[in-house]
Amino acid sequence: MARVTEEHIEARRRSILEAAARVFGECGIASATMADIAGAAGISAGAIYRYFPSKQDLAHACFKEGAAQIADLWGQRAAESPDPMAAFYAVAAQSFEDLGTPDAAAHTRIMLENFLDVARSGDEALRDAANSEHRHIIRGLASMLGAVQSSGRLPEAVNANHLAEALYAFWLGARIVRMLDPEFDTDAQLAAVSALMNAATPSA
Amino acid sequence: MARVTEEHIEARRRSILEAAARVFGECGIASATMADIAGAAGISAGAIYRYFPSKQDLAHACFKEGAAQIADLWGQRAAESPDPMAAFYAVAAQSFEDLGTPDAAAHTRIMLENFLDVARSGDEALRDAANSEHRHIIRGLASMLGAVQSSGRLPEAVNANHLAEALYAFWLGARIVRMLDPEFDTDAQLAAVSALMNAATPSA
Amino acid sequence: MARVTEEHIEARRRSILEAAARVFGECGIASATMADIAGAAGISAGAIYRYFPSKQDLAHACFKEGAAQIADLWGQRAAESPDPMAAFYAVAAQSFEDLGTPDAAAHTRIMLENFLDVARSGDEALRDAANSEHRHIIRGLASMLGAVQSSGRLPEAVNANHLAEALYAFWLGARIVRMLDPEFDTDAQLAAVSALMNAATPSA
Amino acid sequence: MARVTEEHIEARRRSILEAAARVFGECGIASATMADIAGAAGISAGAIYRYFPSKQDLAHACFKEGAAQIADLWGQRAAESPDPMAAFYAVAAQSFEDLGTPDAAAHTRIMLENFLDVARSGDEALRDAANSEHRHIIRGLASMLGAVQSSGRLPEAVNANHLAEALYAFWLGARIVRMLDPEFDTDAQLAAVSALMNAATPSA
DNA sequence: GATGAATGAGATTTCATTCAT
DNA sequence: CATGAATGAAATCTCATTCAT
Repeated sequence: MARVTEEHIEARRRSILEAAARVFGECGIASATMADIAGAAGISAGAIYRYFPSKQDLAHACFKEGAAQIADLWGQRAAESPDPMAAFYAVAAQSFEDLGTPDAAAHTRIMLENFLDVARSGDEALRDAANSEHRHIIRGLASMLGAVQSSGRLPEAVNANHLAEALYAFWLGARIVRMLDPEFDTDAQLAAVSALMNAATPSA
Repeated sequence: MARVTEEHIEARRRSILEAAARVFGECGIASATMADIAGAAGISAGAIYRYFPSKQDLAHACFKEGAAQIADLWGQRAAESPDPMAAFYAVAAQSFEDLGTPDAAAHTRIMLENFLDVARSGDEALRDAANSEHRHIIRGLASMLGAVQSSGRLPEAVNANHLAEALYAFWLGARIVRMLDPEFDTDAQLAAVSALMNAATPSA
Repeated sequence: MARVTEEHIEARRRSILEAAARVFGECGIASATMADIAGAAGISAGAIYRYFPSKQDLAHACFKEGAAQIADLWGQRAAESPDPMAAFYAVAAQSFEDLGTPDAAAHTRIMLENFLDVARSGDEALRDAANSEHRHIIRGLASMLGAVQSSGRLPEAVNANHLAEALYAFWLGARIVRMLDPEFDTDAQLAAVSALMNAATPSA
Repeated sequence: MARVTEEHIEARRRSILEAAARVFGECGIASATMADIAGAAGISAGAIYRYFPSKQDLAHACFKEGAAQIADLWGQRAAESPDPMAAFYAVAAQSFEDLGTPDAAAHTRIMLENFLDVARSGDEALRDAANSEHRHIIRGLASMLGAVQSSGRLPEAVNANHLAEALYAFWLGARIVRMLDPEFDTDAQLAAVSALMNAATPSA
C-alpha cells in the first residue's frame, strides 16, 4: 500500500510539474497564477502546496527539469555517436528543431527566465548551479573537439576549450533567435560553421 | 513648477528612463514596482505617469533605448574600422566588457525579458520589430564578411550570410553566459574563432 | 471552507448584495469603497470578487434587485385588489411609507443614480432596459384605469394611457421629494388626486 | 481699472461655472475631473481654485445656478400669464421641451445628483435649502390653483395645496422619465391632466 | 494672476497562501 | 488528502490640490 501511495504521489508531482512547465512557458512565471497551473493539472490550487512549498519552488523545479533534459540530450548523443563533431551537429540540430514543439519552446523560455532570476539574485549558490550546467555541456564539447584535434582535423592554433565555449554560446544564442524568428536558418548556420572548420583542416 | 523649459522636461524623462532601466534590470519588469522606480528617480510614483502612460510603456521605452545603444555600437564601429573583421572583434569585445557595467548589464537583462515577452505574445508586429533588430546587425556583419571573402581571406565554401548569422548568435549567447558567469572568457573565445578563420584562409 | 453548500453561497451573495445596497445608498456608488461594503458584509474586500466581477457589476445587481422589488410590489397589489384604483393608492401609499425604511430609501437612491448613469451613457441597450421598467408599470396602471373608465367612473374625454403615465410620473416625483423632505405629505396628495378623479366622475 | 478687473473676474467665474455645468452634466460630478472642467473653460486646472475653493464647492455653485434658473422660469411665467392654469401648462411644457437642449439636460442631471447628495448628507441646512426650492415653486402653483378654485373651476372637495404638490411631483417625475425616454409624451400627459381637471369642473 | 508639474492619499483589483470542511 | 472560500498584502493608476515659477 505504501508503495502504491508513494508512486501515486510521485505521479501527481510529475503531472503538476508538467502543467507548470506548460503554463510558465506560455505566460511567464510572474504572470502565471497558481490557479492557472492547478487548472492545467486538473487539481485544485490548494493541492499544489502539498507537493511544492511555494510558487517560487515550483518554478525552480521546472527549471531543473528542463536543464536535466538538455543535459541528457547532450550526454546521450555524445556517448552514442562515433564521430564527435557529428554529435555536436546532431544535438544542435535536434534542439533547434525541438523549438518547434510547444514543450521544448516552453522549456527554452523557462530556462531564459531562470537565467534572469539567477543573474539578478546575488545568490552565489544559484549562480554556481547555473554555471555548472553550462560547464558540463562545454566540457563535453571540449572533449569532442580535443579528439578531433588529436586526429588532426583541427589546427593546433585553435584552442579546443575556447572553441567549445564559442560553439556553446552560438548554440544558446541561436536557440534564442530562433525562438523569436522561426525562419532563422539554424541548419544553414551549422553548415557554415562546419564548412569553416573543414576549410581550416590542414589536409582538407 | 509650471512653464518649465522643454529641456527640463526631456531631462526628467531621461532620468526616469535611466532609473527604470536600473530598477527593471535589477528586479525584473514584473517584480519592479512603480514606487521603486519613482524612488530611484527621486520623484513620486504618480509623476511618472506624466511622462509614460503605463508601466508597460515605460518598460518598452527602456527596451528600445537599450536596442538603440546596441545598434549604435555596431553601426559606429563598423563605419570607423578599416579592417572589417577587426570591427566585429572590437564590437564584440566592447559589448562583452560593457556587461561589467551596471547599465549595460541591466540593458542585457531587459533585452532578454523583452525577448520573452515578444516570444509569448502572439503579436506579429512585436515579433517583426524584434527580428528586424537582429537582421539589421546581421546584415552589417554579412557585408563585412562579404568584403573579407572578396579579399580572399574567407574560403568560398563558407556562406558569408550564414556565418554572419552564426557569429551573431555566438555574440548573443556569449553575452548571456557572461552575464551569469563573469569568468566566461569571451576574449579567448573570440581569439579561438579568429584563429579558426585564419586557419581556414587558403593562403595561410 | 471548501465544499460549501449551494445555499451557503447564495446566502453569501445576498448578504453582499444587501450590504452593498446599504452602503451604496448611504454614500453613493462612486464614493462607496469596496472596503466599506466588505466591512458592512463582514468579509474581506477581495472576497467580494468571487461573487461579483467588479464594483460596476455589483452596483448594477443592486439596482436590478431594487427594480425587481418595485415591480413585485406593483404586480402583487394590482393582482390582489378588487378595486383597481384602490390598488394604485395602496401601492403608492406603501412605497411612500417604505421610504422611511433604510432599505427602501437606499434603493430609491440607487435607482436615481442608475437613472443618471443610464442617461449619461449613450448606451441604447441600457436605456431601453430602464425604460421597459417604466413602461411595465405604466401598462399595469393603464389597464387599471381602462377598467375604471369602462365602468363609467372616468370620463371618456380623459385618455387613460396618458393619465397612467402622469400618475406614474407623479409617483416617481413624489418619491424623490419625499426622500428629501419627510414632511412632504404624499397621503394628502393622493387624497387630492383621488378627490379630483371622483369629482370628474359624471354620475358622482 | 478696479471696475474692469472686477468684471473680468466675474466673467471668468461665470465661464468656469458654465464649463463645469456642461462637464458635470455630461460625466457626473464624481467622474468629472478638474482637468476636464479646466479644459472646457479654456484655462488651467490650478486657476479654478482662485474662483472656487474646491470641486465640491464648484458643484454646489452649479446646482444653485440651475435651481435659480428653474425658479426664474416658474416665477416669470406665473407673473406674466393672465390665466393661472395656462401658466402651469406653459412652464411644464417649456421645461419638458428644454430637456432636449444639452444645457437643460445637464442641469436636470446636476439637480438630481444634488438631490442625492442632499439626501445622503445628514446636513439639515442643505436639506432645508433644497426643500425650500420645492416649496417655493409649490407655493406659486398653489396660489394659482387657489385662484382657479375661487373662480369655481376646481371643486371645493379638492385641496388646492395638496393638488399643487401633486402637480409639482408629476412635473419632477416627468422630467426624469423624459430624460431617459425622449418618447415619453409629456404633452399628452399634460393634456390628460387638463382634461381631468376640466371634467371635474362642476359647470362643465 | 496663471500655469502645470508634482505630490500624496487612496481605490480597485489580483493572487499566493492558508485552513475549515 | 483534496477542496476552494477567504484573507491580506500589495501594485497600478488616478486626481484633487498645492505652489514654484
